[in-house]
Amino acid sequence: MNDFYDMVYEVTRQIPRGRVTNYGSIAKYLGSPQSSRLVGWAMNQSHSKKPPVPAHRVVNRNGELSGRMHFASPSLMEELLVSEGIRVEKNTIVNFDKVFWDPERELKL
DNA sequence: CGATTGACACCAA
DNA sequence: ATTGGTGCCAATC
Repeated sequence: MNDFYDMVYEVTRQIPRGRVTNYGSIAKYLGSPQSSRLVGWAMNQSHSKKPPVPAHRVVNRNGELSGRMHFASPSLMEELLVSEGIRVEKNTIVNFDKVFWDPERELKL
């Protein structure tokens, strides 16, 4: 049923540790490249999902931790990312292109 | 049911 | 390079 949402959660869960992705890529991977906002909405509900979704591994296309304020603590997202080996500077992921994980390329469906 | 918002992305000025 | 406006889909008010 919740194809889109479920897929979003699934893809997000598949993100390897130390990697991140952006909403646009996920949306595109789902077949709706313009529905990047839906991914954000899905993430918004992610906290209510059974399997915890590592939403902290999902950032905007700019690599900014745009949704850090939606976490338990605003700094939690950064903490998690840093804890996974990702360098975060000013709420922005450093080496974003290096830690970037593209579902289209990695999952390949 | 209509209007607004939202963890975004892209194009134009 | 920065700022502003538009498009998309679903949910909430």
